[in-house]
Amino acid sequence: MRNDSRLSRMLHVLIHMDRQGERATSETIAGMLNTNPVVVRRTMAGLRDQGYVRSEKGHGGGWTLARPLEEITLLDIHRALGNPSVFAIGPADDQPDCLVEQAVNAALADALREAEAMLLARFGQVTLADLARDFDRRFGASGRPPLQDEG
Amino acid sequence: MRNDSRLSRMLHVLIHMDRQGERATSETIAGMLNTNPVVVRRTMAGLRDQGYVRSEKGHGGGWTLARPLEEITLLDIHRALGNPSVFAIGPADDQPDCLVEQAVNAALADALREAEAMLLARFGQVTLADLARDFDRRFGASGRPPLQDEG
DNA sequence: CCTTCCCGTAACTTTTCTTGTTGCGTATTT
DNA sequence: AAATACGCAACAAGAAAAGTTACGGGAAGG
Ligand code: FES
Ligand code: FES
Repeated sequence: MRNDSRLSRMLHVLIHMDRQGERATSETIAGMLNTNPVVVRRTMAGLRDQGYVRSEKGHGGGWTLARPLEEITLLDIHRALGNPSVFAIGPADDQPDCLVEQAVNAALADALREAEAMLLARFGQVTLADLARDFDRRFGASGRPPLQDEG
Repeated sequence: MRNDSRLSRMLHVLIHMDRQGERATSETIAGMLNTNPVVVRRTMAGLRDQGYVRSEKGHGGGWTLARPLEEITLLDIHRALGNPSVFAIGPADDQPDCLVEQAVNAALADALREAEAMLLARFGQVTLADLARDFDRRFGASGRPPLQDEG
């Protein structure tokens, strides 16, 4: 089963946008993600609708952050992407007649619900600023000093 | 992204096998799961290799439980199915050069690892016998008395 | 024996979902 | 007016899972 990498990709993009400061076009971003501008617009649409980024049309247009990274959590982005299913495993039938299957579904659903709650709670506690700081740390450790934040 | 329902299906089958006691052919099981005998064999192969079920060839052959439900946990079956990925979300690139992406991956991996550990721990605590008991409870609540276990 | 039943496995087809692509409309800047 | 970008719809391509077909054993029964 294949992974949905949209969350990972959007986080990546947003942090780059913050660090670069400038306007990013869908094409630039697509180049960064090795994908297509239309795919970028499609994915970013959710973030725009939720007010995390703004898009501007026309010459000189592109994407900009609408809020500081400090105010955006991983959970926010997850939600903005439409709350996609977190799990790769699930029931064969959501409303089975078979009572055995119902018992199986109930047990799995319980466990999955609990794990999802924990995961999303954690997502809610991590801001993109946290990730940006971790990037700075890695950047420093890699030899050269960070671009910004050299407080 | 589509769900992998193999775990759910296998649990379903195993409990039915226990409750019915008789040998079940791949064709019977396939009928139960609305699928194909070859798919059943394919999926059950893992369980057989791990010693949870036995298969017998030839006339009168089929599948039988190799161990009592009490000794099989959800985690056992999950593992027997090859430890499939639990999550539908994941990184775009496992070994990215970009340090931002590395930071993103690290954060996500941490959270996912934790959630997976919790989920699998829970899977490890639930036996198929627990599910069978829940089935009995539901069966009782549905009107008629349970087939067995009316202790 | 030899027929029937049943699993084991490989190869192939179908289905389904995601992603990628093209095309055109519209807004904005120069 | 020309150039640049997003918005969106429609379609194509790709990949992964499931389903199917086919054939090769092995075991039981007559
Ligand atoms: S499938 Fe027939 S009862 Fe569970
Ligand atoms: S994509 Fe993150 S550095 Fe180029």
